[in-house]
Amino acid sequence: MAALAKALGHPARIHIVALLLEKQSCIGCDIVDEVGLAQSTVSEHLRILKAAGIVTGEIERPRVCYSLNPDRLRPLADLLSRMLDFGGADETATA
Amino acid sequence: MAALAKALGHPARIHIVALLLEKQSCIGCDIVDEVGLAQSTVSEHLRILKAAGIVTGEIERPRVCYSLNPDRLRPLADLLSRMLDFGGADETATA
DNA sequence: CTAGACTATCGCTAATCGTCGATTAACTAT
DNA sequence: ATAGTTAATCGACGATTAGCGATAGTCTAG
Repeated sequence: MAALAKALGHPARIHIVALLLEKQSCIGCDIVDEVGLAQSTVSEHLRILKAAGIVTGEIERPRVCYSLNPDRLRPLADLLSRMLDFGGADETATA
Repeated sequence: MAALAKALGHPARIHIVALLLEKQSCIGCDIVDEVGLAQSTVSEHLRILKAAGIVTGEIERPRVCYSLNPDRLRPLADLLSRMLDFGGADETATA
C-alpha cells in the first residue's frame, strides 16, 4: 500500500502515468521525449512503476509498449475515497 | 500531486492515516504507542503529513489532537479514480 | 517553585533515491 | 555481416530520507 503511494511519489512518475492516461494507448520511447530526462532515468522510473504493478510493458521489438494497469491500485484508491468520506464531503468525485 | 503521494509513501505514515481514519476522532501521543517507533520519529512523520496537508494538528496543551484533512487529497483521489476508469473496470468500488 | 506529561526540534548516522553517461542486449533493415 | 533503433542495466555521484537519542519548550499538578 505504502509501496503504491511511493511509486507515485515522484513528479516524473506522475507525469508518465498522466501521459499513459491521456494517450490511452501505449507509447514507446516517446515517454523519454516527453518527460525530458535521460533515457536511463526514464527507464528506471518505468521499472519502478512496473515493479509496483502500476504499468505493464508489452514487448514489440525493438520497442516496448507501456500501458496502465489500474487493478493494482485499487487498495490505495479505496483508502483515498474512505478518507474523502471521512470529512463528510460529498464524494461526487469518483465520476 | 506527487508530493501527496510521496507523503503517503511510507508504511508508518499509512499506519498513522489508517489509525486516524479508524478512530475518527483525533488522537494524541497514542500514535507513538501504536506505530512502535521513537517519539521523535513519529513526530517527524506527523510533520510530513501536516506539511502535505493530509492531517491537521489542533493544540490542546499539553497534547496535540490530530485529524484527517481530506480536502487536500482530492487531486490524487481524482487521478486514481480516472486510472481505475481507464481499465474499463466497473468502479462500484468507491462505496 | 518543582516535578511530570507531551510535543517539537536538533544533531548525527545509515540507507535509499534520483540522475547521469556508458554499456549491453535484441531485433530490423541493408 | 554491419549498422541502426530502442530498452535495460551498471557504476558512480550527490541529495534526500528514516531512524534515533538528547534537548528544549509549554502546559498542569502538587
